[in-house]
Amino acid sequence: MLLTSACKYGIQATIYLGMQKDDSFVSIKKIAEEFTIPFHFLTKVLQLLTQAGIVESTKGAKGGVRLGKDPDVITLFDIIAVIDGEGIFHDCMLGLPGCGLNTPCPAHEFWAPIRTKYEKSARAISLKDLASDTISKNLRIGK
Amino acid sequence: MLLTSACKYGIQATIYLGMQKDDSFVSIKKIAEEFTIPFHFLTKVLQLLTQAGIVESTKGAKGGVRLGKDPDVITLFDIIAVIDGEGIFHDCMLGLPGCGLNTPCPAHEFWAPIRTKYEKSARAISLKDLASDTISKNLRIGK
DNA sequence: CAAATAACGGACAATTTTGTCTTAATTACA
DNA sequence: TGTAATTAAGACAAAATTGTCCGTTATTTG
Repeated sequence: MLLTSACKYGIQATIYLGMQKDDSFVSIKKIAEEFTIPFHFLTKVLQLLTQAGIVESTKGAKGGVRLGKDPDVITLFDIIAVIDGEGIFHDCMLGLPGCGLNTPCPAHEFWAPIRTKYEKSARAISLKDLASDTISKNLRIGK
Repeated sequence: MLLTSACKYGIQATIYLGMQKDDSFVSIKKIAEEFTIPFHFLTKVLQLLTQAGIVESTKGAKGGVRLGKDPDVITLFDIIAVIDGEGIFHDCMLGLPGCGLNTPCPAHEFWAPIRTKYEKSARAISLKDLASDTISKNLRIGK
């Protein structure tokens, strides 16, 4: 599996936040219901993103979460890196430590270009891209 | 994580088998020691590959495993598909069922080309490619 | 100020993956 | 023929991931 469930949930949630018209807070419960994500689990995922500054939150009535930065400057790479770590973008396919140009594993030539394409694309696509596409093309994020 | 540990072990082991000069059987214990893979765990991974015909095995003294087909016709795709399933090559990045050209998710445009490149490359590279590279370039598979 | 709302944080349970151990079945060979 | 070697198979344990529950803290509103 490329991404953990936690990471998939995080991406869904942040795209949804990027789609909001104003900057008011959305409750996590609302997001969880929208995409049928276990509420308390989503809470923990969003806490990670909050700690990283990608998401802002306030407690209490009318509280909730919203993006902590301009959706233009939040990339898919950022979200994945916070939740799953950067490993998927850098690690050896066979898990060998130190695998690289100097001491490659047998799969290095195969995997390195794909991994690089993946990282570059993920760094190039912003939440704004994803969110505006979702609105303009009426895409579904969940369900 | 792209591949499970089971799958990484399976790839290491089959490359090693592809590197053997003759077609005699290699004991699983030998392979496990070579790459520091938990023996009984590797046993189960190789059983999967044996059931799929990618590997052949015999019990008893002088028993062990060897490739069940010409290394030319075994691809990296085959090995990954047997152990981890084909999901990684086909599934939606966000895990949405039915995501595709008709009803794409927001990440589809991003992920589909990478996934396709990954699948095509994996189908194009054989165990012979990997094994002969490992020999000629003196690459390491493990440790 | 009180009550309702909602994120935070910790404990705990379920599930999946990974790893270990034991026994059975099969084969080679002395 | 019997002993050692080796895969097969199942039970079980450990660890990681996923999911649930509950009490605390903070905020809005009446």
